[in-house]
Amino acid sequence: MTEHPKATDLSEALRWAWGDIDQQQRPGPKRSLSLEAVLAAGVALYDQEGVAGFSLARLAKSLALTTNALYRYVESREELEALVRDTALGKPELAAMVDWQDAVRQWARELERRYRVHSWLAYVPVRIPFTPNALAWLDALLRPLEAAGLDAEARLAAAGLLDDHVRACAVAMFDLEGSKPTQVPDNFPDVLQARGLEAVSALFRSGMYASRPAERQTMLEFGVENFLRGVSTTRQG
Amino acid sequence: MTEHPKATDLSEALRWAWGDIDQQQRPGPKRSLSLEAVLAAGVALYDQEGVAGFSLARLAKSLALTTNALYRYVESREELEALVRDTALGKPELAAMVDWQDAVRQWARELERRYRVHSWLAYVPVRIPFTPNALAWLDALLRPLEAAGLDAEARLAAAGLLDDHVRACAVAMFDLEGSKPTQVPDNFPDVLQARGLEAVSALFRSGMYASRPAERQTMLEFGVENFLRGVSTTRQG
DNA sequence: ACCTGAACACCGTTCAAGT
DNA sequence: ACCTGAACACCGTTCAAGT
Repeated sequence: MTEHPKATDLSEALRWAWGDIDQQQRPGPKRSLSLEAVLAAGVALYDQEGVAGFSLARLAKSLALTTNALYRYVESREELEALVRDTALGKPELAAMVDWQDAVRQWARELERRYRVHSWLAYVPVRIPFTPNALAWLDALLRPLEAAGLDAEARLAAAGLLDDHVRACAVAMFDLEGSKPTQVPDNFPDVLQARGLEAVSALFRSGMYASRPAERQTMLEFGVENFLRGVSTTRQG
Repeated sequence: MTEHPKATDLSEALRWAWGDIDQQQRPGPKRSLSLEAVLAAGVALYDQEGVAGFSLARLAKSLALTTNALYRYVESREELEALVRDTALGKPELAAMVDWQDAVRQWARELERRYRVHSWLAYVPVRIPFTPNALAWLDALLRPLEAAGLDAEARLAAAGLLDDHVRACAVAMFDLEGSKPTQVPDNFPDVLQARGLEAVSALFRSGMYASRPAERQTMLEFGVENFLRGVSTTRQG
């Protein structure tokens, strides 16, 4: 007669993430650190070093541990990264909305804000989510989509679509901020045009590939509003 | 009076990719391999080993070279990967369409087909494209979007949206195919429900997270059709 | 200017101690 | 059962030869 069903088949770290483990009453000698502290340090390291600068060795060093000691807290780098990611993402904190369209707008805007706080989050390869906060975000999106009248299949597709779009907009924004202009030769538009790529040539010529992070906001908005328009339109086929 | 403007500021490998270099007339001793052969071997290695199994060492071995010899062909692993990716992507081969909506549908379907041929392609982190084939795909999408009457800003946003969606659908498809059922405990829906995540709980319970690759097709279709509906609807605000 | 061999500064992971 | 130290099998990259 436990109040919560426990996820017994998961690793210890994942069970902790789901709130199934009381860290106080673990057998054996006390850990020098809590799993929470390890994950917080992981977030901090990612924040400092970006996605390329993260490693178990550096994380261990920042915690005054040896690298292999991390394996007392976590089963693999992969598991640790999933939990660090989930920690950085955090719980969704969304106001209740009467209009499902506003709920979707808020969801997208708020998620994008998280990406701005931890930009490396947008760069880690997408996986199907199995961690608590990631699933809480998915849950928070599925609800308004249900209210919109989408069936289960469509809800899942739409959630994927929106989630990807927010991340992709974040990546585009960061990429454009960080790209040195030297990455592309001055005459690149000419090169493109001579090879028949008129549309991208015009794009480069317009400077839209240059860094204008403020206007990226319109990119996110375009996708969300276009999505909402599409759903609102009653289907014919 | 050259027929093509050359992209002079790019590395040698990139200039080759843009067709600016005649491999025959290079100074110095002859290479034992062509850059083309190196890239083809790179694609083959990715096809065999997936995104995690690729390394310069293995690539070199498959070419009967030492690892460091690769640096005669390419400036870094990053550059090599960009070119291998571009090679696997290939030129878009799309039939001319009178209807811009059909052109977009064809573009998405054909791109998804490429991902199915080289599934690892969907997993490499997204970057702003600068290579010939990647930009040719972008060009092929921008044209129908222009015909749809979207302005430059909206075209770029829409192109990003569609490109991301195709990739995300491919990833979801592959992930669901490959996920062992043991990754999630049997009582996971109960665990989710007990924590208030009713919507995702229902999702897991419905088995929609289980592998049904055939139905993934509907996910891609949902996004594309919803996009088209959204664009077709004249805006009010 | 190609390719090799050796070296460098890293990786993630495992295993046998010590406490 | 925690943590260390040592080792393993890898990484990408650089540099000094040899041809």
